[in-house]
Order: sequence, then structure tokens, then C-alpha cells
Amino acid sequence: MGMVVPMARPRKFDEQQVLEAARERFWSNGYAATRMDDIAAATGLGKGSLYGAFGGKQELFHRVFDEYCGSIVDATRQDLRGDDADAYERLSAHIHAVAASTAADAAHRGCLLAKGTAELAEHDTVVAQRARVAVDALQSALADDIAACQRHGDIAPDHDPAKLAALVLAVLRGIEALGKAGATEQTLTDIADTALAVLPRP
Amino acid sequence: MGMVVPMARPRKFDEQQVLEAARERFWSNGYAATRMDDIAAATGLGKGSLYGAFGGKQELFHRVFDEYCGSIVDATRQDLRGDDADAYERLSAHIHAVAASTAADAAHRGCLLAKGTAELAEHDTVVAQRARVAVDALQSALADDIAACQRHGDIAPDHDPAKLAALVLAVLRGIEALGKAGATEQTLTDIADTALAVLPRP
DNA sequence: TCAATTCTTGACTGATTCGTCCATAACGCT
DNA sequence: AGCGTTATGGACGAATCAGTCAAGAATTGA
Repeated sequence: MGMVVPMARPRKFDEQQVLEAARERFWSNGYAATRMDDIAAATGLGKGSLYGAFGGKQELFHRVFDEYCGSIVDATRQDLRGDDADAYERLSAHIHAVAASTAADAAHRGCLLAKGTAELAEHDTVVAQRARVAVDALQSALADDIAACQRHGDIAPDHDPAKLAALVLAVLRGIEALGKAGATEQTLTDIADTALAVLPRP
Repeated sequence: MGMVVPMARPRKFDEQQVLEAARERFWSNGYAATRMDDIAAATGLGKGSLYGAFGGKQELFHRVFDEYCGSIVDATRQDLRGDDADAYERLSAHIHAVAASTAADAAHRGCLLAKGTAELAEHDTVVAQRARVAVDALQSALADDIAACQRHGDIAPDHDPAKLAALVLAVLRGIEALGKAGATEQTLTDIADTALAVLPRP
């Protein structure tokens, strides 16, 4: 089933574009304050199409949230993948990139993972579960890179890479949170620099 | 004006109790998803009294948010105030206390400062401003304690205490964020331990 | 007791908002 | 071209929610 070619009216809209528009609204206004009518208007779709294609507000948000989490996990893995020789440089670049992009986010909308989790995790187990998976994946990607740093002699080997990764992840999420609270670019950059400076060297 | 003794019907409710009930709802459900009817029902007040006493939903939230921010800043200052000789122990205790209380928060409601900022800072300048003030105060309290640690020889003096404080604050806010995302108590405790372990010693 | 003032209650209003429904359009297949 | 199927668009329904209002209650001072 599902493998047959549908012999019916095809969709006029691009599902990805609708998801992007929805993400934009959810990201900017939060879940509760976003209206389905807005998303419909922003995409030009009628509400019938929207509901027909995605089911409802909650399911649409879950789709958006899933995609967002997946994309930041992928981007982080991409940032951190490579040879042991460059592992420390990648870590440094990644931490600075998070600080820079947070500082550049003048609207202080922050990260949708953080925002969606803050708003919904307590009452929406799907969101909570997805956030947990994403955070675990981020920590794992960091741990892999930190282990590579240790193999190459850039970080002291007498520390559990998983624990250092958890610390770095906390710093990254903290940069996020402080950025949303209005910290200056200087402060965020300082945090990135200091975090890297205090990581134990061999 | 206002100094005369009111010769009229006195309030039957306690303003602090209403603020607490409102905080509970806002904290648990977020701003947008909280209904004034709920707060009225929870406190037994009629909506007229609620609006008469607090103005409206937004103003009520601002009152709640202000009080909350003030209380966590005060609590942090309290945690960190004391002699230089105990400064490092206070810092350690504070970081561990944040990790422990975050882990103990089974509902993952997290911190209202973080939650309110995430939901509203982008569109509500009052919230954004208040969050900024609170975060600055937290950093300042940490910086004072770290400077005391340096004076007493528990932390290397060749680091700007403000920058170390910013890093520690990021770790604390990160612990918060990870807790909301479902990190285990072990993870949060590890972060606290590791953060303290990597702080530069003299 | 009466007047002035403020508080209380909850019904009511007006505006939103999620979701549904249905007539109609567009497509593939025969 | 005709049929079956799925997409479209927007009107509609029902529920929800912020905020208002008016009639009455409680209190103090005179």
C-alpha cells in the first residue's frame, strides 16, 4: 500500500515550504500563540489543505520540531566530524560558531529546540522525548570529538570524554539561554573563549 | 494622595497568595496557555477583583515575573555571600544545589526566568529588560564570589573573575536547559562536578 | 444610621481560534 | 470523455478567552 501512483489531484503546494513557514511562526511566537490561520495565510493555503496534509496544530508542530531537532543534530555532527588532527580546532570553531550565531540573533528568538522544550516538554511527551533524543545525540557528537582531541593530545586523556562533553553541551545551551536573556556579543564570545581555555590540557 | 487611610471595603484576599497561584499557572503552562479564568478559579476570586487588583493578564505576569527574578537573584546572593575563606565552598555548594534542584524537578518545568524569557522576551520588552537585569545580577554575584576565591587562593588569580563568572553562569543556565530536556540526575551532577574540576587552580 | 468609597461576583460581550464540511477543481486511468 | 480519487478554499460551528460592567456588599467616618 502507498506504493501505487496516486491517480488524483496532486498537491499544489510544497510540503517543505509549508513546514518552513510554520517553523518560522512557531519559532517566533511559540506554540500557543501561533494561529493556524496565520500559517494558512502565510502559505496561501486554505485551512482544509493544511489540516488535510498535516492533521492539526499539534501534529504540525511535532513535524516542525522533529525536523528542526534533526537538522541541528546533523549540523553539529557535520561541524565535528573529521580527522583526529583537527578535532580540537573543530571543537573550538563549533563553540565559537554557536556563540556568534546566538549573538547575531538580534531578535533573541534563540533555538527552537530550547524554546519548544521550555514551552511544551512538561505537557507533551512527544516533544519531551524528541528533545531528549536530540540532546543525547548532541552530547554524543561532542564526546566523539573530545575523544579524538584526547587521542591527538589536545585534551588531557585523564578525563571521561562523556563528562567533558556534557559540560561543553551545558555551556552551549547556557550561551543560548543567556543570549535570549540579552547578553552582549562580548559576553557570549568571552564564555566561548573561557570555556575552551579551561578545558584540561595534557 | 494615597496616604489617607482608605475608608472603604477592604480586600478579602491576600495579594501574595494570588501572585503565588498565578505564578504556579504561568510557570506550569506558560503565559499564552494560561487563562485568567483559571487563576480566578484557583484563587476563588471573581474576575472583576483580579482585574481590579492587577490590571490585566500581561501586567499580572509582569508582577509575577518581577518577583520571581528578584527572589532567585536574592537567593543566589544569599548562597554566595560570606567570608573569602569559604568562597570556594559556597561556589561549589551553589553549583551543586542548582544541579540537584534541577534534577529534583521531575515535572521539568525548569526555571520561570528561563521559561518566561524563552516565550516572551522577543516580543515583550518589559520581560526582556527584567531578564537582562536578573542575569547581570547573577553574573555579578558569581563574579564577587570568584574574586573572593582568588583572594583566598582557591582559584587562579590570572583570570578575569567576570569572565569566569560568565562561564559558570552559562553552565548553570545550561544545566537548567538540559534538565528541561530530560537529562538524568547523574548527567547534571557530572556537569557540576566537571565544571568545578576544570576551574583553574592557582 | 447614613454617606462615601472600595471590593466582589459572575453574567455578558466581542473577538479569536481550532477544526470541520462541502461544493468544486484537478489529475490519472480506461 | 467519463470516472474515481484526492486537493482546494473558504464559509461555518462551537468553544474559548480577555476584559467589562452593574448591582450589591463591606467598611469607616460623621
